[in-house]
Amino acid sequence: MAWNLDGDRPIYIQLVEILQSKIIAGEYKPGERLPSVRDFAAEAGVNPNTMQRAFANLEQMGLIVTMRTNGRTVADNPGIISRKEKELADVCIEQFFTKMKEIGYEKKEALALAGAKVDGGDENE
Amino acid sequence: MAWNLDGDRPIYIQLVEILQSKIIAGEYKPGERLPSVRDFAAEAGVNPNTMQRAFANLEQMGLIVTMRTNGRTVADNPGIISRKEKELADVCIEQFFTKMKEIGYEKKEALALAGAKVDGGDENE
DNA sequence: ATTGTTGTATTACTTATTTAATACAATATA
DNA sequence: TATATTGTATTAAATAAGTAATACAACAAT
Repeated sequence: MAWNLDGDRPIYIQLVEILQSKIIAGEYKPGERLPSVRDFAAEAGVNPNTMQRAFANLEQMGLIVTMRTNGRTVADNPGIISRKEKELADVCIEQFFTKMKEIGYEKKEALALAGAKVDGGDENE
Repeated sequence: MAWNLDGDRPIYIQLVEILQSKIIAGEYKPGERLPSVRDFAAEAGVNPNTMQRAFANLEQMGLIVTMRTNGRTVADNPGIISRKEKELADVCIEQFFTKMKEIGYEKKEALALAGAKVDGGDENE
């Protein structure tokens, strides 16, 4: 696994992003047990506490579940994953509109501008 | 002027946002001279260095121009303002697509989701 | 030339964030 | 029951970020 961590941003944030992507992408399936904090930390070359912090974030998101002394699993309800996916997207969209509004564009204009980037480029990206 | 600063985020960031909005909105016209760092700082109730930092950001964006010992003006080319506006929007849009892709949505899907938020709500916001 | 006003640089202080070391607690498992 | 493995809590150290105090430099205005 490529733990491609850069020094620009907090490690635990990067870990959250990486793990989140893997879970959403299905690399770790719903219900599947995850390696232990220590193992994962060793593999990624980070302090166990840092990995723990990342896991805590993912758990708070509802993507993974903790079984006290028996490790963690990906949330076993497939629905929760896609629900989380939508939720994250929602936040993302709201932030987009908020920022665009600050710059001076209303939602419709923001959409139009974003749309122009798709029509002009490769349509399936 | 309402310098509505909250304690949640860095002051200089908030100053940048406020000033940026005012410039883009035309409250400060292209070419118009701005109050001095010290005056602005006093008015906003912040340290001059903090205001200076905000100005430095705006200058780096190209929105304002410095005349060493003679104060600052809004960039006097009206085009540069709207160009900057578009540039900021561009960055915003790219970030949006990037984040949505991380979550698992391609551009088209991202657009569709964002669009749903407009059609469903008030169309002119 | 002198003075006042401008932006700027330097430095230090404070605060928040991030990371790490270590010890603890619970339980599966042998 | 003993042990190893799990997640967790506590604490401290290190680092980074933000703010402020102060001194400096350049030039316009008088």
